Parts: sequence; C-alpha cells; structure tokens
Amino acid sequence: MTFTIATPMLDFFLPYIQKALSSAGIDTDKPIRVEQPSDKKFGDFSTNIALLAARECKRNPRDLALEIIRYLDFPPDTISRVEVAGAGFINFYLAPLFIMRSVEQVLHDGDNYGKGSAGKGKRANVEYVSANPTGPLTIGRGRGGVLGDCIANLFETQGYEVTREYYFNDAGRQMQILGESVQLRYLEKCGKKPEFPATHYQGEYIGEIAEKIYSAHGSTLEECADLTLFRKSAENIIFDSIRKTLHRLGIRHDSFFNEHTLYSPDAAGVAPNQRVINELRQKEFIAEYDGATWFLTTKLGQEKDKVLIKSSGEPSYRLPDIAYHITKFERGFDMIVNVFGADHIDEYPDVIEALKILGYDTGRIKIAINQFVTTTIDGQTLKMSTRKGNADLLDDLIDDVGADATRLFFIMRGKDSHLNFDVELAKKQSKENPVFYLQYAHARICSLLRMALQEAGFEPATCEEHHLLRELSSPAELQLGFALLDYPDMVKTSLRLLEPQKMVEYLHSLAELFHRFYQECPILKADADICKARLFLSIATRQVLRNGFRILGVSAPESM
RNA sequence: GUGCCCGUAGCUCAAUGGAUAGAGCAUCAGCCUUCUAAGCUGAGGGUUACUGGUUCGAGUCCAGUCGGGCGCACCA
Repeated sequence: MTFTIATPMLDFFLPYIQKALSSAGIDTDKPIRVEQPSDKKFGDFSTNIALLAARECKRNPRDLALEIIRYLDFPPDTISRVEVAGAGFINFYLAPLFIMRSVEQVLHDGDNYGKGSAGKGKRANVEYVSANPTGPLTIGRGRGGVLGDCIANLFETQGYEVTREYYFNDAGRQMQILGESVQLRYLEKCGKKPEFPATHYQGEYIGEIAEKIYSAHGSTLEECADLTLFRKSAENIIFDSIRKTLHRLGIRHDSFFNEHTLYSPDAAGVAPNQRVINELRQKEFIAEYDGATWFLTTKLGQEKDKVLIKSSGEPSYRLPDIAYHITKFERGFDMIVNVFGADHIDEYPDVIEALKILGYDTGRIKIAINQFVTTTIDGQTLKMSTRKGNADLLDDLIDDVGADATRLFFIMRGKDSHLNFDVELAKKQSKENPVFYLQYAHARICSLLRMALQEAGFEPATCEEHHLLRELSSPAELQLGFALLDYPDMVKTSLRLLEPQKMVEYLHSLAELFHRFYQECPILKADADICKARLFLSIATRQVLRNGFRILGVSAPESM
C-alpha cells in the first residue's frame, strides 16, 4: 500500500467528505471547509459541514454529522479517529503513521517541499518599492520593499514565472526640483549665497552630490543655466544608492519601468497616455473644462472628477498610471500585484475603474497596502514617515540591526497593522528577539548533525532508513511531525492573503516545537534506530525552516 | 467634513463566521554531571473601546458612537 501524501493537507480530506455526503444522500451547495481547531482536543482537523448543511436539510446538525461519518471511508493508516463533537463538528485525528510518513515526504522533496503548481505556466508581475530617485530610501519604503519581495517569493513557490518590477519616473516635476536643489547647493560650494526654497529637497545628500560635482568640475558650471547635468548626476547617484540599499536586503528587481516611455509614441504611432485618453473618450468618460482634461469619475458615483491632463498640457500622475497598468495586461501577465504604502491609498481605485471601463479583467489585479512604520528607540516611539534627518534612513537601520532583523521585523506584523519597530529588541541576541529564536533552532539542528557525524558517524544520506521515522510516537515527536506536514498549507495561505506574516508565525511555532522535542527526547543518546529516526525528524525540521527562511529572505546560519 | 486602516492581557501582536479569545515579552515559580540554558516546563493576568443588529454561533459581518493613523492637488 503506497500513496503519495497529499499536500497541502486540507485538500486531502475534501474528496472523502464529498463522497460521504453523496453516499448519505445529502445535497448541499455549502462549501466544505476543513480547518485546524484552535484546541488539539477538538482533533487535528475538523469540518463544520454538518452545521452548515443542517438548515437546508432540515435536520439536527449532530444527527447529520453522525450520518456523514458513517459513510466516511479513509484509506487505512491515515485517520485514526473520527468523532462528532459540540454542536455538530466532525473532528479528525491523524494516525501517527500518516504523520511520520509525511515527514519522509519532507525529506524526499527537500527544497521543493511546500511548492505547488497552481501558477504553472502563468506569469505574475509584482511591483514594489517604485520610489522615484529623489532621495535615499526611508524606513517606510523598506517595509513595502520587503513585503513585495516576500510576496514575489510566495508566487514563485506556486510555479508562477515572476517579474519583479520597479516603476519610476526620472522626468517629472519632482526631478526638476531635485536638479534645482543640487544646483543651489553647488552654487553655495562656489561661494554664492542663493536663496534655498522650503519646497526643495533639504536632505544632506543633496549637498554631498553637489560636492561631488564641485570636485569634478570646480566652479566652471557657475553660469550654467542648464539643469541637465545637476539632475542627471543626482539621479544616477541616488538610484545607485537605492539599489545598493535594496541589495543589502536581498531585494532585486528584474524590470525597471520608466514612466517616461508612456509619453512617447509606440509602434502604432500613438503614445500610451494618449491612447488611454482616446479610448476613455470613446466610452464617454472624458471631458474638457477649466482648461484641463478630466476623467469623469462623478459618473461612477465619486464626488469629484479627476484630472488626467493638467491645463499646462502635462499629464497628471493618474494618466500614466492607467497606461502603465495597461502595459501589464499587454505584456501578458496573469497576475498583477501592486505593493505600496498607506499614503497611496487613494491612488488605485481610479486606475481600477478606468481599466474596468476599458474592458480589462481587473480581477487579476491584487493590491497589498502596508500601514506605516514607527520605531521605538530606548522606549521612545518616533514616527518615521515624517521624521527629518538621518535616523529614518533604511541604510542606517540595516547598519544598526542587520539585514535579517530588518526583513523579519518588517513582515512579522500584519500589513494592515501599524508596525512598531523596536530597534533595541532587534539588536538583542536572545530568545526575546524572534529573529534569533528562529535562527537558533536552525543552528541548533546543524550543530546536532555535526555532533552526530562526529560521534556516531551518522550520514544523513541513508534514505532507505527513513522508514525508521515510523518508530517515533511520543507527543513531542508527533506534534513536530504534524507541524511539518502543515507547511504547504501555510505557504498557500500566506500567498492567498498576501501576508508573509503568517509564515513568520508558523516558523516561530515550528521552532518552538523543535526546541521542546529537543528538550524532551534524547537524540544521540538513544538506541541506534531511535537515534536515526530523531535525526531524520531534525533534518526534516531544518529543511522546512530553510524553505520558510528562503521565502522570507532570512539567512539560515549553521552556527551561532 | 469625508475615504481607507487600526482599537484584543501591563507591552508588542495572533485568531479562513465556529468549540473555554491565543502567543511572545514582562512578572512569579521550577529545570543544566547529559546532544548549544541563545533552550524547556508551569502560574497569574481579558466586559475583545462602546451601543445596537444579523445567526444555531460574532473579536470577526452590518449600523452608529468614541479614540488613534494615513489620505482627500491641475504633487507623485
């Protein structure tokens, strides 16, 4: 009797429940949902289908549940017990053999354990960071960057071909102001005292860029009215610094999409921006008044129309945004994900509406908005988004706490929650710091295996002995094994919710279960077969930790 | 004023409409002659901001109130 362990686990139950329902002659359109009860005494898994179906069957939920379980027919050695409890829940208990066989599956699948095929042959575009090159990255941007990177990783686990994209504009008004800011600082280097407007970029980095220009050109540019050199220099230097900062966090983009390409005619001789206007006009959602061109969002129930082309003749940011998203459809992406901060909350509904009017399948678009970041230093909370000066630079934070802690802290809270980044905690090298707690579990396993090799000559390559795992039966072992079998579901859940935080929590509980197992079950001192089995269980745990760490972009140290 | 997010243990946060609301930290009490004590075990701690509603069942959904955050440009 051999069969492949079904992962994710939740899918395992569905066909059997379905069959039991039809055998029992129960006809319901209610969805069959299998969940893990919060308390183990209600089983490893449970379903509430009897509760849901009771009403339309006009039957008592408990009786219905009893009826259903009579027809449940699981393969041998999979489910050890099925019971009806509470108001009509059906609870399932996994057979120990089933759990340990799934641990064998982890060892067999290795780096591929937890991967799925739902996205096979599909392409996903994940856009994140997308900061214009007007200044170094701030901490607030970091959260979205790490969130986006993790989401991209999650899509990859399901077989999607992922393009990580960075959308930027190096031609707009902000860049003009940037150029002027640098020029003014440059003139100061030349000994002049120009007025520096409050609307311009105040950061120290502007002076540093001006300094570089000054040392390269001396004061020969003093009379230069053309901003291009100042703007271009600033752009190059700043973009370079942004990429360097992202690189430190392991964030890389495959595609840098320059907004400016939307202003130039395409193969058909029409600029994408203009095409949006033309097509929206055809749908009668465009009007000109007050010297500007408007998107008639009042026809969609909004309070005000939105400007697409300003009276100056320049497009407002909304227009290229729409055109940009059209390119994502035209480039053939099946899944389009936008990650951005709460300050852009009002940005996307107009884009979605426009795309809908133009007939695009906006169901493919997923938006992940992250709330803002505050930091706590010495118990004092500082709001980073508005803070001036160096302290809110992402680079400084990475210097302070390291890349792993930076990444993990950014995603260990739900993206809808305001994030309180406790800098002191992130630096701590102890259990209180979740980064260290997770990594320590991995390092501990590595250390254990080194010891096993040294003292017992244990070679983990002996996979024909994996069946020894079936000898394990203590609660600590079974709970750990059960957690391992849960991993593929956690990956899918994290992806569905666009919420890597779920993965962080899962890995934390996995680490905890391993530490308990380690505490309760002697490994190297056990009898040979048990020793091997426990080492296999440890190796499987290490594998899942690694796979999870890879999604989160956190390193897996071999020793600490 | 209005749109979106949040309000859960002293603190930071969990909880696909399910069963007695859970973790971690902090506090207190235990566990190293033994594979990393960077760890483990246990205890205390709650009117889920408030008021109504929907239902077999609400922290979760709906309406309203109060509090906090972010937006609400012919800036991006």
